[in-house]
Amino acid sequence: MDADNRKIPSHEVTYTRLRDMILYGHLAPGAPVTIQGLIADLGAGMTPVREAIRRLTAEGALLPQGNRRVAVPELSAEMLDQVAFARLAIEPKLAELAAPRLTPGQIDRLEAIDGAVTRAIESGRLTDYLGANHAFHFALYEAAEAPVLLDLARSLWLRAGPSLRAVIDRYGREPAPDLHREAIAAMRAGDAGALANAIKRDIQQGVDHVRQALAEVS
Amino acid sequence: MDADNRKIPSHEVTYTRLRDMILYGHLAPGAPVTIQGLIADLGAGMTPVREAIRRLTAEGALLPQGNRRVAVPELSAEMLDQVAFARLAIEPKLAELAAPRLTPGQIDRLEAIDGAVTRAIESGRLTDYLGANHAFHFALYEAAEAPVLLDLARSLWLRAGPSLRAVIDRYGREPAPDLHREAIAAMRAGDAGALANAIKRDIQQGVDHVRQALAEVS
DNA sequence: TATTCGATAATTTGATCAAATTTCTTGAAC
DNA sequence: GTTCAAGAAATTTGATCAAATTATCGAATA
Repeated sequence: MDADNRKIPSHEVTYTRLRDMILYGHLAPGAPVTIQGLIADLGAGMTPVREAIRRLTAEGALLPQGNRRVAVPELSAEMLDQVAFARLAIEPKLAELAAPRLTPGQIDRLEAIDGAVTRAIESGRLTDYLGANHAFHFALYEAAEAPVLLDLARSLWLRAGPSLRAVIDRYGREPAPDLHREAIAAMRAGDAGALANAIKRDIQQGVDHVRQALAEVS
Repeated sequence: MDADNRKIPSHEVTYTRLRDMILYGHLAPGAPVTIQGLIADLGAGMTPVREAIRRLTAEGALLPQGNRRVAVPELSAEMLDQVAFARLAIEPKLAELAAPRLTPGQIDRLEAIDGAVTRAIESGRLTDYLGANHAFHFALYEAAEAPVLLDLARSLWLRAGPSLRAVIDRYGREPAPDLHREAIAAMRAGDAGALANAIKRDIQQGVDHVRQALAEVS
């Protein structure tokens, strides 16, 4: 632990921890996020916590409340539609750009990650599933070497994060996401169009699930 | 001045000031942005400056340099293409969403802003032009009531900001942007498709200009 | 219902510590 | 004797923390 602290700055660690809590739906929508609370919970100082909150607020993962507090946003159906629209515009493009740059080794790695996705689903470990699914998509997107689009995708996943909680609470597991396998087949074939299409349908499928779960809650 | 400070927090003021400097190309690409420098230049405290830098870094307007400093990013042609792609995906959609919500009063206001754009072009006041053009687009986009897409658009304009400097240095003025008038006509006609198309071509035109200017510099 | 007071949390400042860059010095090689 | 390079000192800048200030919220009271 101490060895880590010497390399990675405290505000970075704090940011990552808070981000992952949001990204994997560990924080309930509407829950207040206070500086003092995080100082107590994460054992960090005030400045690192402030900066983590500011960064995540700028990325849309936290919402300022007028009175100078921030909270986890409750995604409305309209906002979810906006996230879906943007994801469908950006992420298939990232997949398309990544296609010609993928080495066989990278494809093997992606297949291994997808194996972890499948195993997490079969054993019903939801948090593992969310982590592995995230890893699969971003390992692919990073290969696109398109930092601007990659940042946008990250921001959009963060915005969708809190809503995943509804999915977790409702459904025990997702249905068969064969679309990852389809994507991998397209990678091996070097078919950028087919890869983009598989990713597009994968996103659509995920969004539909969240939309259903949110509709049932209300 | 004091009256303002009682209402708007200092870190917000600092953020806005630094953001506008980037947004209107007042900071040269590659220029280092230091905390100490901003404390001296803006007369703000350390914490507000830190937070402004963090926020803008998270929004992609500033780039971390590995060694714990940040600088104004130098946009490569590839990055510019990514910004253009995302803008063309997001902003016409915002225009389309805004169309049915625009009141006659709002359209009058947009026309007035466009008048300021035209006057700024005719008198050759580049900074005024950039400000008015920004105001025109975002007055329209805000009417869409789509906060997620609006945030994305804001981030994309910030990323394009430093490159505007190249345009400012090269060209004295932009060519006739009749496309704003075309957009206003579409608003009055209530034609969402035509409005989205006009905005799309307006963006395309602006991006082409920046692309040309950057090509000439290198 | 409106108001005041106390508690709690956010904001801001200033000080201190740590890291990185720059400058200066020193020593060796030519 | 000059030049170059390696290393050390000094300066600059970023990171973190603790204290003082200010705003907001909630409860008690009129």
